[in-house]
Amino acid sequence: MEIPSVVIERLPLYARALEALAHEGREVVSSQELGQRLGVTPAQIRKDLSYFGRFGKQGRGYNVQNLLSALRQILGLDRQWRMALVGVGRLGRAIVQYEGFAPQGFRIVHAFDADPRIVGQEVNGLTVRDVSELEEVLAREPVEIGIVAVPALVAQEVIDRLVRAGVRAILNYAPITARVPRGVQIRRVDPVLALQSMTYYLRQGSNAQSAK
Amino acid sequence: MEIPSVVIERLPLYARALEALAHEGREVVSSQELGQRLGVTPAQIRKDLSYFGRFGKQGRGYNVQNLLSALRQILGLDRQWRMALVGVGRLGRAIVQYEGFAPQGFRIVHAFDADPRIVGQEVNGLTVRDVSELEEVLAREPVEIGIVAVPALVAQEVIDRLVRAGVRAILNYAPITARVPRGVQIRRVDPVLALQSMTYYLRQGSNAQSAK
DNA sequence: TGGCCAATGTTATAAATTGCACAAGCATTC
DNA sequence: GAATGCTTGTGCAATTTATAACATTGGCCA
Repeated sequence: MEIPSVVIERLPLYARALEALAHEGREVVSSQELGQRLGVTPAQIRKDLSYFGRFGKQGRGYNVQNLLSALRQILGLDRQWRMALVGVGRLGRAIVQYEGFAPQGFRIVHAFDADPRIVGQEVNGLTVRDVSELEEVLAREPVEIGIVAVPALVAQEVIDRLVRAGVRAILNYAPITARVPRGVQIRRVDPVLALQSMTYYLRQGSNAQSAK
Repeated sequence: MEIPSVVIERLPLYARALEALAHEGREVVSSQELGQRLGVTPAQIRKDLSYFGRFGKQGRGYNVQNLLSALRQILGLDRQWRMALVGVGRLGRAIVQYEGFAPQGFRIVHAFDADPRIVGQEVNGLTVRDVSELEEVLAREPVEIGIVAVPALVAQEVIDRLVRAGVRAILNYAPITARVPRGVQIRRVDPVLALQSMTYYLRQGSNAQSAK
């Protein structure tokens, strides 16, 4: 069965909320309460989960730990993922130092840059390599995920190279809409786009609400 | 007329592609070509634009400059926007120094933190203030947009305060699903969620494609 | 042990979104 | 100045996504 990508994209949200609940020591949660926390209807949660099986108990709800484990397994979060960063400028450095990846099992194991002044530097225990070595290094020590933090003008090229080197998932921080072959995942991280869609609703006399 | 938020969220993409075209010296572009660049069907582009007026010429396409100006005005990008950052830790510092905001008219004018070791520091020409002064400062020098880069545990509280202080748009870097009143815009910037939805498709034997 | 309550899983319905297809219109060429 | 080719704007159909409703089932309590 083909599961809609909108559904897949909501699952990490559910997982995160369950983590919080587990932290609070909660054993059971209903779709009602989970939905309230996430701003999602209970029906949607039940529908989403039903794509993967039956995790709840009528009259009670979901066991927090059970459902969390199930979601982790579904999403592949029950393992470590290796990542290669390309572009170690200001943004790239911030990405390397971001504390949010490791606790979730995402580890940056390679860092590449084209600037000879940056190549060789040590960043957070990682030695920056020349981007010309990308293919070679990934052949020797493969990664599952690529992170792109290079200038817009070279981003597509870098993405192409990552894909040719076997990377099947890319997190793109560059402000472009990159094209990737079918079967390769790509996600954009772009605060400016987010801002630019919000300003629409802020315009004087906009009157727009979009509580959707 | 109520314009779907999915449409609004695509407009900045169009604007960005048009900027690139303008840079290349292109005068005219068809929905066909624009769509190709963005991985969107030409019909969708035409439909989206038709919510706002008639910008093209049959047989020719769209004048790049004209359409870009129109989109800028629709989105409110033809002015400056002031932003207040809350949370000047590692992530917050990276946000202050991010070079992508200013060229698009987004300027951080206040920075707040709760840590006395950080308060008073100068970051990129901005003096970090104590978060307790948030309301006071925003009353004197208002901003349109708030940026939240605080730990998850206090994020909702900070967001509530920003909203009460009159901020109607929030860019949230904290890993929570925050609730805001109707009429307040909020966008999440969360690389981990992006990663966690990609791993689903990477799982061994997943066979999933999602070219969608 | 039987009945009641609560929340699931699922089917049906509604809403939103996308894509198709084509008439209409502009520009260019002959 | 008519014909041709190309691309827009838009009504309609198809698809996707979300919501509602409800029969079903597990747990609990008397």
